[in-house]
Amino acid sequence: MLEEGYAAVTSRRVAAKAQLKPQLVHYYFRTMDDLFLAIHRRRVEQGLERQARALASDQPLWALWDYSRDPRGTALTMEFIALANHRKAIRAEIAASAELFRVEQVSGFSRLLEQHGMRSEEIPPIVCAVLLSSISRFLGIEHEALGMSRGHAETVAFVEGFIRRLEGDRAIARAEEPVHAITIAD
Amino acid sequence: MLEEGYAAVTSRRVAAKAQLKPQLVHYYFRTMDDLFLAIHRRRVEQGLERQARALASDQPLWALWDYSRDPRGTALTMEFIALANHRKAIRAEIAASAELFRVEQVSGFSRLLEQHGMRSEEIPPIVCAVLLSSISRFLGIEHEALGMSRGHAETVAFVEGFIRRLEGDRAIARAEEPVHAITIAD
DNA sequence: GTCTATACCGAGATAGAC
DNA sequence: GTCTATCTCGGTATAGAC
Repeated sequence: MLEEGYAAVTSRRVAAKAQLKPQLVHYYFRTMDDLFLAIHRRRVEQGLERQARALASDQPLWALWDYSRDPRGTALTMEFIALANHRKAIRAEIAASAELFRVEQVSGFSRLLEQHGMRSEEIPPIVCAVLLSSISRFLGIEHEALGMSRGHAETVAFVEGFIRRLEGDRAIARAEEPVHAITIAD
Repeated sequence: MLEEGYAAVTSRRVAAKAQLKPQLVHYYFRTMDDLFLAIHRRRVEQGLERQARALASDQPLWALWDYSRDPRGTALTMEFIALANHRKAIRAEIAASAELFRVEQVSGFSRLLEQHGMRSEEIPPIVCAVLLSSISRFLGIEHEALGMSRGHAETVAFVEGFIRRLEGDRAIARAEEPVHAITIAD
């Protein structure tokens, strides 16, 4: 999915990676869409968990910002959005999970901005959530898909200046969680 | 491309739309990548022209914002970015044109922000350019690919409040240019 | 659960006649 | 410039044996 796009993920190639026959992919998942949905559900579960941990950490803004910018996440997420765009059978479920992430973020931001004494008429929490997602996703797309980074450093500095005013300097280094291989057992 | 993604654009289907034989697609463009590049070049040409007109208009910020948010543009642009992501032969050219749009925007913003008496240490022009692109693209993706719009109205209002402080109310309605059919003559 | 076999479709691309 | 014909490849999916 990452290297050639979801359309390049075929039962034959999946089977080859797993050193099995293509027919087994259909045995386990029936259709390719079922396979994509299975992967997506696993990602959503892990992602919501990780986002909740970020929001509950000592520096929620820093943690959420770093998590949103994680290149391993953004690239695959964009691929699933592309998938949703073109396969209407899958679209509803992907959209629903995206809403879920946003709702969780908004309730997190509401709490946070209140703690820092910001009036919600000034910057509503939901606007914060949308802005954070927009910027992190877009920089990720440009960088990973096009290898382009003009203005990225300046924009990151701008956003981080804002976070720093609320939470001070980043206390811990950006987390690097290992990417584990996907197996049928998952 | 819009309905099923670039991967669904095949010589056979293109030919069928044009009521011709698939082999003629190869006659005119040799490979499918050549066809995609031809379409892309035409879009870049028209897009740069339109962006220049926006920047030269009476309300450049409003015009650029409206142009960037045009749903007809964003959806296809995302498809080309996905294409660039997965076809390294095409990637360089798409990235180069994206840089071109950004560079033009930055020089526009530099002029504009100066006119409105904003210090560039506060919000550098290049950050404005990246933010504008990020927000408009991201809202477009969510809306068109997922049919999702939670927080969009609030975010649009937030951005437009910023523009309004500089340029006052939007003087003209958002432009709606007709989409013309693509023919071989193009 | 894994295999062989197979049906069926559609892709990109080229050769060569007209 | 458009056609017919054709090559080669790879895709989804199912049936049925073991």
